[in-house]
Amino acid sequence: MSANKPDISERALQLLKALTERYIREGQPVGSRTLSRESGLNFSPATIRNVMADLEDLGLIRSPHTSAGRIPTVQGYRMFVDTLLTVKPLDEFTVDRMRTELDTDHDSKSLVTTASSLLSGITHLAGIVTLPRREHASLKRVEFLPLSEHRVLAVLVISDREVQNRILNVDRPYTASELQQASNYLNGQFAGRNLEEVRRSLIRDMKSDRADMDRMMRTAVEMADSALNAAEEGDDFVMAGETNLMEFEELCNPATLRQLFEGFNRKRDILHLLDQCVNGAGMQIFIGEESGYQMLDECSVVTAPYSVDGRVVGVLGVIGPTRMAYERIIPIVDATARIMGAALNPRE
Amino acid sequence: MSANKPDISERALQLLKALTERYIREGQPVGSRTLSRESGLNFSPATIRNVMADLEDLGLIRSPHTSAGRIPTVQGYRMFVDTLLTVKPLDEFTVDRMRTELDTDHDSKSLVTTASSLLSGITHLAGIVTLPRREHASLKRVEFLPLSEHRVLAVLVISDREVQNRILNVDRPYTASELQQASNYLNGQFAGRNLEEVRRSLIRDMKSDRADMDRMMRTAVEMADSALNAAEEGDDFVMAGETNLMEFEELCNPATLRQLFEGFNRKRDILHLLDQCVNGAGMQIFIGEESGYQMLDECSVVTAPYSVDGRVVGVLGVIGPTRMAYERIIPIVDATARIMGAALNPRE
DNA sequence: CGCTGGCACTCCATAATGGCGAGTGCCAGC
DNA sequence: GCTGGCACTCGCCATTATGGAGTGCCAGCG
Repeated sequence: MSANKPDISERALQLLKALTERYIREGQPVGSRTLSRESGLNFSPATIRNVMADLEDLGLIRSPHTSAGRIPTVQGYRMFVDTLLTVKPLDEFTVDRMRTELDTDHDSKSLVTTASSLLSGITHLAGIVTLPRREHASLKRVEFLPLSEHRVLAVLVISDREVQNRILNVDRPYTASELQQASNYLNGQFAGRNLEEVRRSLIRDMKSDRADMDRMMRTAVEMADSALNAAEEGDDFVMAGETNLMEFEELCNPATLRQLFEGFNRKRDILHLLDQCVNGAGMQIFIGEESGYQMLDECSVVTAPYSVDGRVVGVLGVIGPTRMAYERIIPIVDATARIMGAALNPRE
Repeated sequence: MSANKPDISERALQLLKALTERYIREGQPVGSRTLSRESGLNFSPATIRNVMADLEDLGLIRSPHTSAGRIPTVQGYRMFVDTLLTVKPLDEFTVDRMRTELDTDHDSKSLVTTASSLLSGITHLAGIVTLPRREHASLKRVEFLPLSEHRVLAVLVISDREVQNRILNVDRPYTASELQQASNYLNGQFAGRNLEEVRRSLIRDMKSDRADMDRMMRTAVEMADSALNAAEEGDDFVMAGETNLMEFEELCNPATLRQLFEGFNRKRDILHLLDQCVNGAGMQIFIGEESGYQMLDECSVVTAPYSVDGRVVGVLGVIGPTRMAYERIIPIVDATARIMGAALNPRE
């Protein structure tokens, strides 16, 4: 909000940092005595108490009740994350492990699943990864196969690891050679161009009543259009390790758990949240209520977009309790996003 | 175990029935006074107490502690389900709803997903449906498309709603016409035969060193073999409505929930259990520990196989607390299995 | 002989109680 | 401006009391 940074002393920030770290580690409200021992600064508990009172006035920490220690508020975590955090560099071993797991021959669905499990496995939180957007992927080829009187199979070849099927309902039977002609025409026109471009061209073609379009071409265009528009596979993101969240005292009560898991199943809210991260610049962190979804009130979400050819195509991240080890989690999410992007890039 | 049916009086069975029904409805241990009011039989609480003592000796009911009412044991539920249960006929409205939802144009994966949601939606429990086995499905056609130097796409057409892709890694480039020849050969040989037969034939062909097999045929056979053997999609069953289980008092504690959900994610145990039901004759019910999996100690599982052409191809069912409304759940699972089978059968 | 009412007993649940222990706020003194 | 001291506040925990529900057993009745 306002630039209240000058109002707050260096010492107070040090204490906020120490307090937050301790609370993240132990999960118990932190008292002045503890902090006096652990802060590094050499002050008596009484002094610490004065500073803590200031921090409380600023809304950075609060006590769950009179005469318990203090815990960070959302604003406290925010300040901690934004200005006090010293991220741990990620050890090479883990990076290697991720790279090998993600770099082995995958279609994008299984890549996403693996990434999600990796994230949850390494962080012990819940991992989420959106499926990569396809609009900018290029279409290598289209093939049509007759299935039955009123059905045609469209095969969209996007890369040598990525193929999609669409079953089209058509109004009359088509012969194999008709379909062959259609796909030849389309491949000639569109092969190598990206899906979004193709879609736009198709719409243009369908609107224009060009004289030079024979019946076959028209058929081809219409088929391609319905093939491209056929709904993408339903799940827009993949989640793993939800059960990890049950390990945390603060989330582990029936009411919270239920709210959380029902939200996960609904998918809608999570999807909304993730969508916001596609556009945001780089890594994004939502702490507690910041996300704006009640189900995530006690959680933090750390996300990073991943890109192919410098273009953001998806988002991945983790969900955990607000009291998560940000300094460890952040580099993991960051690295995963980079490796994910690399794994999606065409080889050779 | 033993035929202790004769040892137990008609009256005792009536009481067991009334007690179980009441307990399923209310979730509280049932006392003699309540039962005397509700059993229908006109006996004083004292008499009821005597009978209850007998039932307890037989291991059919137990009291959670001295001076609480009684609740059914697993054996009690078993007897209830096997011999005392009066199933409620399913209302036509629900059946219609299921039929319309399942009968609309689906590939088998989405059919399974829908069935699972339906089950969980109607029962308010967790629904599970295995993917239908394919061995006996017939192969309509195979097509190969070159993708890149070392990759070939195999398209297996199983029906006009069911198509599968396999990406094959091959050791040398193949031309489109080579692949065309291969698929022509295979289609001539195998089209219309079922997958298991095809697989067996292929193995036979590969072993025999028949003189009349030219290089092309050999290639075709090898490709088809690897296409058929490529791992089926990972998930062998689809689950829905897990969160419904959080509604139940008796399951809704962190430890139990965690065990349960981790088990669901692991999939292995559930899969094992469901496999047993494929062979079992018709509907099967596992009550509490009967399933043999600790995670399900407090749950019951009601399953029914579903079939195509009189051949069992999958299993579906629900998981809920032991204290579930069997008389309502059983016909639902049963009906779903029948409708599922119908929906999978080829139309027209 | 089987059913019943009566009675003592057991045990859970709930609330009330009081003593820690941890931590605070404030103040006076250095 | 920092510190020690002190009174105070609360949550936590174990203890205790109370009420209610339900049982087991027994003696009596039809």
